[in-house]
Amino acid sequence: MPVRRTSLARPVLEVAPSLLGMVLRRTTDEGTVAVRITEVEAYDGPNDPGSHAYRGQTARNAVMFGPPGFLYVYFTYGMHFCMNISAGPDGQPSAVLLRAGEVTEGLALARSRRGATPPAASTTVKTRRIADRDLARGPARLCVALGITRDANGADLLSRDSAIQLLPGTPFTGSPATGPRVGLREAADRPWRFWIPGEPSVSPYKPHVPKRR
DNA sequence: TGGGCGATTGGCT
DNA sequence: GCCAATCGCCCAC
Repeated sequence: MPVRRTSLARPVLEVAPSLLGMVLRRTTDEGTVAVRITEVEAYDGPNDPGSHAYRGQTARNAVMFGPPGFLYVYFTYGMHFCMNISAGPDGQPSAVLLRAGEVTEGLALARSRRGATPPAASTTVKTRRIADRDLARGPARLCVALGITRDANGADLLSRDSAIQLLPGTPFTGSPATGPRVGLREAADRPWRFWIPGEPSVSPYKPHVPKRR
């Protein structure tokens, strides 16, 4: 039974925890990597000062305003990509940030992608040894493990033809842990982060740090 | 039109 | 724990 678009058209605070335990699977020439989602955050456009959609629609955040089940990929800090799944009914700009997962398929490929020299260390050529739990631990790492870049923005996760698909996986039936979202300046008090308790792949919490000068 | 800053990460002290 | 890397977005000029 595939994931149904109507199940993603509900309010984002319901959709976000329901994604825990689901699987994201991407196949390319290089091979296949699949990740079981262990940590997410909800972003509720018009009511949420922490959301990219808070100040209205732009070219970047357009996918958030469309129908649910599509990939919203954005570029940040000049070097990282993060991925969201659009949620809520068409026209309502909400999305779920995928913050972490457990690699369940394509471990070698994920390891190879993550072991490549990161942009921030481009002056040194190094092969990094990375623990399995860290392969997709954090939103930008998750994108690297799956090979997601801006090209994937707007991809339909529920289409059979899509290179990247959202699959039911093994549903998480327990109670998700909740807490404030990571690294936000605005609306830092809203407990809209959800994760599977005890999962080693869940990223550590970090509060927003104002920039020094 | 320019500049401050971000849903981050990895390396180094 | 501290900090640099690096660039596109967006809003105040």
